[in-house]
Amino acid sequence: MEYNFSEIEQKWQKYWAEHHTFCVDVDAKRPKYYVLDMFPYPSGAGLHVGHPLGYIAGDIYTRYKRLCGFNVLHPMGYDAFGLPAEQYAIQTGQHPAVTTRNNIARYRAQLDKIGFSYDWNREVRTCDEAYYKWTQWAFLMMFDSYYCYDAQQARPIAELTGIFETQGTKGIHAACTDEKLAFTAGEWNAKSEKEKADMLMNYRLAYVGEMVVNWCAALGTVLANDEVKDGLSVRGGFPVEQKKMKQWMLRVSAYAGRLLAGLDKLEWSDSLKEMQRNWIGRSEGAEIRFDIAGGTDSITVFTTRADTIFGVTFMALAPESELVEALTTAAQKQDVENYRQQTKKKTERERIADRRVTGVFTGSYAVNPLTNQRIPIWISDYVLAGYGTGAIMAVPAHDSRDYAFARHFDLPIVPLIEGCDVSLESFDAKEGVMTNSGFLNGLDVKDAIVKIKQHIEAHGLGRVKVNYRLRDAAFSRQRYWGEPIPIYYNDGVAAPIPFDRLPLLLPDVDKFLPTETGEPPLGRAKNWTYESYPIEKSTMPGFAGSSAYYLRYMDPHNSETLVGKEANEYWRSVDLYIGGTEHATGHLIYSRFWNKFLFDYRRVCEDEPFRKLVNQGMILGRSNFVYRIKNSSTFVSAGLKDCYDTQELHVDVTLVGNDRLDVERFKASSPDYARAEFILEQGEYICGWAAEKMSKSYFNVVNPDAVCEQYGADTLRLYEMFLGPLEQSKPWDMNGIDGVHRFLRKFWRLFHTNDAFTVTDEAPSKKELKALHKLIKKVQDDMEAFSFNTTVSAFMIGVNEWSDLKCNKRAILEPATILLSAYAPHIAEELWEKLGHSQSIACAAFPAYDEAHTVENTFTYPVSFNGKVRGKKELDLGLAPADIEKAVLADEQVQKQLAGALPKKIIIVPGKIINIVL
RNA sequence: GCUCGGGUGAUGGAAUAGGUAGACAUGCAAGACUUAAAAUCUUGUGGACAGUAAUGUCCGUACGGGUUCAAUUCCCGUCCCGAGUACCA
Repeated sequence: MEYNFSEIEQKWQKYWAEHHTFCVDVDAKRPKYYVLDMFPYPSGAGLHVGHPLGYIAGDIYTRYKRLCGFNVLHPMGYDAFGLPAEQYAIQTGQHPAVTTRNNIARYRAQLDKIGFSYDWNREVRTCDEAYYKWTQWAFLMMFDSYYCYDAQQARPIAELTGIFETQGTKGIHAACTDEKLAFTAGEWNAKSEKEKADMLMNYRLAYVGEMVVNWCAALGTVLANDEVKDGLSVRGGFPVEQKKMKQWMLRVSAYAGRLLAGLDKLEWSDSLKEMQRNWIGRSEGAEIRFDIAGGTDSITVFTTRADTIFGVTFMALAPESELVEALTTAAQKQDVENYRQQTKKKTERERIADRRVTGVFTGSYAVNPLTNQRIPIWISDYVLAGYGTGAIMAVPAHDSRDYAFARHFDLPIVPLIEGCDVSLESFDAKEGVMTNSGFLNGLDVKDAIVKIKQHIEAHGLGRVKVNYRLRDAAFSRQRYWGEPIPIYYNDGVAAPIPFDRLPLLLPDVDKFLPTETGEPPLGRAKNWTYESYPIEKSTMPGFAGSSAYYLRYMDPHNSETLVGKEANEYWRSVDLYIGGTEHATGHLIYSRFWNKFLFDYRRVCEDEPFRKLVNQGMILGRSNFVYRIKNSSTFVSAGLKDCYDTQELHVDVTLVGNDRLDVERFKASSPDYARAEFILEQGEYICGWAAEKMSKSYFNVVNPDAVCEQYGADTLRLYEMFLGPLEQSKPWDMNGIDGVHRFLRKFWRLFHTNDAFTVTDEAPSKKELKALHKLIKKVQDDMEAFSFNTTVSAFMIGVNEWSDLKCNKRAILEPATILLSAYAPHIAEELWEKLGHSQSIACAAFPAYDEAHTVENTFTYPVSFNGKVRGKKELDLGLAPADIEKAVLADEQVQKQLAGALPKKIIIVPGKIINIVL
């Protein structure tokens, strides 16, 4: 009986589906475990072998946990709203809903072939109305909330209006767009409804704000910071410019402190946590007010180096700063206006590329609050409007950017640290002893920072402040294929569509393009109104739908709420989340924010959504090359290519096996190659190779379906794990897959003699048991450490051993099959059935590890001299060190090495080594 | 620039509370079975030197130092590769 993987795999995939083997329910009697894969965006290209890497690891861990007695939630779904489907729709006219449905069907077929143990009853699609109802619901909750810094949580906005009516803004510590906003109860009560609504927008967690945002003209939409990289849109790579626009925003920045603090409790990789920390970007400093010379205005700056205030030689404002107009003198007006126009025109990419120092003097002066010195106020685009206060105090001696500016415009540079040399560059380090600094002189920098902060607060010159780099997220997209924003406008005032009218369905449109008047595509919808009021025309961004999907999986069919209390309190949060690092500053920030918001209202019972997170590395394509002699149709094998003047060409990897080119198929693959000739090495054409991103244009895409067909899903699963550590990026290389496949066949053969299934009930030998228990321990330890690749090696060692011993004993093979079932479930199910079990192996229990079968009473000690091993000595493990020493010194070999000399010292580490120091 | 990872045979990679470096697999070479192929199995495989041989000696985990009886592992410095971030005051 041969190992017929395709028959076996089809049989068991069908069985699992028919028996709902992996469907789970709340079960208070069993401990729960929640394993989640980052759900895919169903693109038109389908899955390649890189995609399932993390899914396979997650599935193995799921199956392992299940064997250990856990009730494991392991769902899958689709992040189905998004740009590519819409771009495709624009080109072809086909509705994105249709393409998305087709793509999902293809993904599902591909996933099913790999034998994942998902509970498909819980599938979610973000574009389903029953799902996006809850995305809209959460948005409206945010619209109806503000963030209270005293309570450190979101609160209903009604609470805030109540306070305004009795005490105005006095005593309120709330996250607000405009921090200077202040009014009395009287002023509030005198406002019109519209004015009140405008005022509240400054506090809402989902709000409309006029902000400098990333505008991508080519995509016709605004993008969030994480959707832009190097000044280009992540999707499509189009240029992005900074533009002040009215947009829906989420006040993510209000949660910056909690998002940062929460990281400490999470079991995430250090690098990922570090990425989030950098992105949140906490910095401690002070806000200091500088009065304008001869005026009533003032400039507030943020600085982390308040200690350098005696060295301020100029001020700089962002060109977009609102203060600029008031501070520009008549004489400078033209220059300033030109400069502002000039910076406005630059795209983000140009701004990054152009590092020249630019700026212009406003004509005004500020007064240094400590020295009363007059200092000129400049504007420059190296000051960012969006960070801090959009204004800085410049200390050229101790900040490299200020230094460059001062040098360029010939402004004074005053050093403040004893003995520092600022003739060529600034001294940025926070160390040394202060000088030229009034009452700070003689203090160490660290102490000076503390002292000056006290001084500033005591004299009312400003305040101590913590600043975050994390910005609010732009939440509207001028696109079609997304969740409609459930807001209507009554005389220009934004109002929520009532909860009981959700979901607000995505309407049909005749075209997926902006309207002639430049409105978003929803402007084309007929009757896009609520009770005859116009509805918001932009839709939500991609991250909206993915921010709470892990909660919906807990209770996917609940029509009353996002997730029911019972389900949420049982499943709580994701215990293991597996996905790529590319979501570090996007999805993983937004869903933590979203979850914390829901937690504030006790809609969920956990503050953090993902307890442990593992990043799988990217699988790169392994491209193959052929070398054509220039201006000919002769191809040279890789080893000889340097002897000729050749041109390197990508060759389709499906025509290559083990880097050997199938010459005949190569010739048949294209008319261009039909008459190709070859210069071979030892009768073969060897191809060159390189690791590159998997892409159609490199002919290096490997489809998992093809691998399943040739080797089977079990081999694919094992091989993807065997390739290397999960977290590491690595090229997909088929060269080693035969070894893994061979292992499975070897395992199969353990159960068969002469083509017949023969397993005996004979008692196992000591050796056989030892191999088994070593394997049990190894699998257990590796699973907890997420070391999947070494587990596969351990299986191979075990099977090799039993194979050598011709072991076909039930007492060994049955537990071994259970161990393997997490990795290669199909073959395990088949053998399990043959062993006489009627239930799926998924219901079996993880074999118990018994140390008694692996311990030895003797140990072979390596004997080393000065650390260099020169021999071995087998000794009783129970021996006392003194006896070991005696036995070692009596050894003939050791005597020979010593040659009569006396050892200085003998070091004995029980169970490890004996070292003799000469 | 800053932050975080990482450099081990021909290749993917094992081994770190410091203790026989190179597990496992691929590739390669030789052999067995076979009319032949596939499949399967066995053996060898870091480098240098010595020896007919069994074997032995030395070197070897990017490079240079250090700590230690003992370093791939810990510390300091240098180089290289990867990821993230970038006028964040």
